[in-house]
Amino acid sequence: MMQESGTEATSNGPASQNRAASVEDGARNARPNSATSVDVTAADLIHLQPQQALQVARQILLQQQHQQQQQQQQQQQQQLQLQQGTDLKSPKDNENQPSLQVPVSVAMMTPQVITPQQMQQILQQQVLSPQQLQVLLQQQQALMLQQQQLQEFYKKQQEQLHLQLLQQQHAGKQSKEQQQQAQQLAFQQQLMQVQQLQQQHLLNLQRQGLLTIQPGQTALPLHSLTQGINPAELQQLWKEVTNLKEENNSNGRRGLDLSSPQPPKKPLLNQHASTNGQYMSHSLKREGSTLDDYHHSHHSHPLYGHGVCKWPGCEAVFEDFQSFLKHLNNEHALDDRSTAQCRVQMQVVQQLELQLAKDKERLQAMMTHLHVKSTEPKPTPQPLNLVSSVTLSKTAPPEASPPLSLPQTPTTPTAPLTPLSQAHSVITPNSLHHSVGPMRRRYSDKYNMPISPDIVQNKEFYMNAEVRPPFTYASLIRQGILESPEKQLTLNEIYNWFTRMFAYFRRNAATWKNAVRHNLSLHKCFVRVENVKGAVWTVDELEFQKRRPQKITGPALVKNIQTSLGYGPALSAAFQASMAENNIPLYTTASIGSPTLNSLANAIREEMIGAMDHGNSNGSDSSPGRSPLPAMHHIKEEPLDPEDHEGPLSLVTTANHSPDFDHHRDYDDDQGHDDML
DNA sequence: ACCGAACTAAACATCG
DNA sequence: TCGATGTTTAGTTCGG
Repeated sequence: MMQESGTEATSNGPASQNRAASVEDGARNARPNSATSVDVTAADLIHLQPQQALQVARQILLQQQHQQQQQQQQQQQQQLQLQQGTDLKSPKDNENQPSLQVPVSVAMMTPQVITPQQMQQILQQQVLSPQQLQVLLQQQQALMLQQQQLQEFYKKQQEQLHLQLLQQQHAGKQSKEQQQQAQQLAFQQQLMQVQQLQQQHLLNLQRQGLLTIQPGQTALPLHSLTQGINPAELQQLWKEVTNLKEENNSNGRRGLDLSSPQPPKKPLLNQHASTNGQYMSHSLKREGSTLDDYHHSHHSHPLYGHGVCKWPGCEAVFEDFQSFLKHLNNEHALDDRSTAQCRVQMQVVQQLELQLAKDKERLQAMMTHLHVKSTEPKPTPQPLNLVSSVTLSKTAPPEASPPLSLPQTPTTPTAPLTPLSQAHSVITPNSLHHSVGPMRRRYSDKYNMPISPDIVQNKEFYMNAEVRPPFTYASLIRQGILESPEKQLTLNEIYNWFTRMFAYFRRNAATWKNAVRHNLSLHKCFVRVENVKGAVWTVDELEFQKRRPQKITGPALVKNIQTSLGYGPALSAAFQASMAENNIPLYTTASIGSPTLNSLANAIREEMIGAMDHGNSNGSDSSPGRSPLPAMHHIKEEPLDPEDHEGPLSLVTTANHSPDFDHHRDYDDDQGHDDML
């Protein structure tokens, strides 16, 4: 009777309202609470898009560079001043330092702004594929290094400045005011320059669509820089600054930090490039002599999208690919500037990667701490994007994983995947563990994405972690049925599948089993087929797809697609691929309206529509009666595992997917009789 | 605020 | 009679 005897579920007895309550509390870890917390987190995480994080990182990098540049100039000016007039620094001059330092220090700090939450968001936004994550990691490291270097440099600068000031002080005091003014002017110039450069870069970023302007962040530094300078001064200074800037630009390295100690890791990057095709590879393309080849072979160049040159800061428009190539070779030839830009790009990514790694670690630690026994962090990360049906295959006999996401196109909305799921799917299994907490029941059901991939990929996670799967019952049931060799299961088998696949369902049997039955009866997509041995349940895919028809209108669709990214890895992968093809860098905030995205959406839409039509054709939506099922004689004998013996397995089975799936049966046992009601 | 979808609970029916 | 299986209804929650 009660498999769950062990657990609190025991309370199943003759259900009574009380029972329900108790079950909820005990068994489910106060689901409401946990669920809530999780939700919040997930929701929060969503705010920042990966792209945004990248943007931020990029911005930061630029700031660092500017900073460096500024520092260099500062040094120069200091020297100049020293040379020009022995007079200079008066005690009060020191006061200026702070003002100068402020911006600098601010800039220095910025890097940390990205961290935890944003990175987590990135993590959660399953948009990132393993490869991408790798790339990010590497780049993050590079960025970190650079940051350190900058800091050192900054320190040195400060020291020097200090020394100079001290010397000057001793040198003698003269017209303090004049000195002050001179000093101020000098500093202001520097500030202006920095500011201008920042603005310029920001503009560039904006042009590229890389930056969505985050008032808070950009505005702040800029603002602080401008403070204290009156318009008149600005005007005048501007010119000077401009000149300076140009000089710098001509020098190339100045702003771009070619001297960066971190030589580009071509090998690594190339690796990625090879792995991930075009994504991220653009930064290298330049350096590779194979550029042209690349172009020709793949007409879609990462640096060329929708008639626009995607080179950072460049927005040239071209009619055809050839002209673009020319432009690329001419304007973005292998020179210091281009190289520097490449490095910048790489560093940005590396920085992000580093950050990502850190946060991942943290997350893992957190998860480990919270889940401990049950979910041991599995050291072996799996490529989620692969949609490894392999995993599942173990469970399900031959056919194993059903047509993963394929059939069920996103169009149909039934399977709600919560944000959490997103996280899971995209991130490595490890990370999955992290996302603990019972998910909200149906977060975004709307976008009924194929859950299969998610389930498959995170199978282990769900199997071991008592986390409520972010899918609707209907989706889960469907999945279970589709996974079966004959695409049909008896109710009990469905139960077994649930308990086997999800640790979460090893509790509160009464509740979820009731829900399962309810769903089976309620949804037309589940067809009951009389079998010799009884009745089995099958899935009417068309009906399933029909559920919650979505409008395929442009924006909505796009939105869905975007959302879907988080959901089905398969789709996600496809989407990413599309992005790559369309040369849509992930970090380009895909504003729904953007042409690029739309084009992409169209691409995907076609696929989706295909499926949709499928469903629509059916057109018997309204038919109240259940589908015509009965007759099917597929009669599947139900060779299935009749095991129901009970066996209170510890939920905590650390064992990741042990090679033998049969073990899972243990769970089956439980359910076998469970306590339903 | 409203609506639809999903979830939960539970009553009730049927069958072996 | 009992438990499993199905069906149905009602209330709640949540997101659009």
